[in-house]
Amino acid sequence: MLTEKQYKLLLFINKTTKETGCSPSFEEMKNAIGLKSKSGIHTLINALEEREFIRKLPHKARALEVIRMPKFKPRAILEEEKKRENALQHAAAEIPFYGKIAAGTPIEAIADRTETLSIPYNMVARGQFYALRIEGDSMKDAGILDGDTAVIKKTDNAENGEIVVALVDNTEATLKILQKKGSEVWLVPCNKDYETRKLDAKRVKVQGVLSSIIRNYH
Amino acid sequence: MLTEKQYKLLLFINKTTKETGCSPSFEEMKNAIGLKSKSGIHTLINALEEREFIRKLPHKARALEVIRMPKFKPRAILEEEKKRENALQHAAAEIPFYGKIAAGTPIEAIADRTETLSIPYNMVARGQFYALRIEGDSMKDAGILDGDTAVIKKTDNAENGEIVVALVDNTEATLKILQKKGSEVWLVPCNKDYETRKLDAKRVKVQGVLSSIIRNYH
DNA sequence: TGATTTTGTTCTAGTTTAGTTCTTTTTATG
DNA sequence: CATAAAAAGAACTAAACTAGAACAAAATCA
Repeated sequence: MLTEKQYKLLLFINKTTKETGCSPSFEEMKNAIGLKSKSGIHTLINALEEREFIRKLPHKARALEVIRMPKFKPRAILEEEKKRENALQHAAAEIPFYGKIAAGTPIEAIADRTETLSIPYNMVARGQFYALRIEGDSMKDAGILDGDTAVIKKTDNAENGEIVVALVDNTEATLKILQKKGSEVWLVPCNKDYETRKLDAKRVKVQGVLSSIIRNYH
Repeated sequence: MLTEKQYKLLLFINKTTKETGCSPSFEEMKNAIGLKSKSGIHTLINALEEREFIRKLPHKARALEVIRMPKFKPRAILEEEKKRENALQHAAAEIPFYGKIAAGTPIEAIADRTETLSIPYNMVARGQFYALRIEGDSMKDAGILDGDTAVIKKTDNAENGEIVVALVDNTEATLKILQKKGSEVWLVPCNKDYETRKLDAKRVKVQGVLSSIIRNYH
């Protein structure tokens, strides 16, 4: 009946005309289908017209009309839908996005934010997680850069050498390497321009350990 | 179907005829649509007549008739569809995992591997993607460490300054910053212990640009 | 009826947007 | 490796939109 591209285009035309009342332009269709040239749309449109799924006024702009919709989907579309449904099955886990981590705000204070981040299940394993945006470059040498997203596993105890979210004096949250030294806790940065902070253990609460780093380049 | 202006005008004609029982004048339509001249309305009316949305008596005043209106989807259905799309947004996409990137193997050579990595849809946007494991520390100062997973967008051209997967002499694949200099291509590492490689452009093929970095701590 | 106003039509003209056609390149396939 | 189909790209043509003015037909009303 229809090829995959023809079907996709027909779907798009039908959707936009019913939503907006206007036909899409060749440019818009081109982008929707993922082609880089309008001429491809032209042949698709001709094919759809020949098969009497749409009608059009030649040489007129935005003058398409959907006559009917196919009863069957092309095989390629069916397969894609299956894949997507599959993807929904092991869909990404949604974890709360608590905001930026920087000197200043404890995490609980911003814990009521509703934003979430979706990450793959296999990345979060078991346990409770949340996400933070990294601000500053104090962990630069550990490959953790300003703007990165940190996935944190909620826990209140951590081993020496782990990268943790540490809350100091209930007011200031920071991401550093943890080193317990007797009654002291050292928060070690990964940037020679910053100094290790040596604090009384009572002043420091661990709020989680670093589980993953995600960075997007546009 | 219709262009935006045609549709707006049709809506206005339909509304006022139903409310007042008589069609609007060109002057009224002109003001409603926001034009400064009646002639525009005239052409719009002709277009609507040609597309069989209205009928008119020529040279008669206020003698328009709406024959039909474009069909719409009920709002409830639109909302339902949006929800579904949203859900798919958050679903994980499966992309092929091509193996390690290090001196030696071109990507095609290991392209038949069946392993996949699932990452959130919103991370891959459009286009084709694949994943590579980083080996070595030549990009250390860009926060890309040994063992990281790189999500790569397939493309064969990239801009200066982008981090790309470059295939040299069809034998060696590497992740570096791209700098085109006339007939040369420079592959710039992000580690002062490594040197920039300056190669004849013919020897270098771009196989993708870096889209995301994912790092997991045990 | 004739004068006046309202309304619709036509033309010109410039700018922007959109559709068509043709050639070349890429991709898939036997 | 040849072939055909699909896609990209560029060049071209036409339509859409905007505006202004002049004009003609219809509607209104004294």
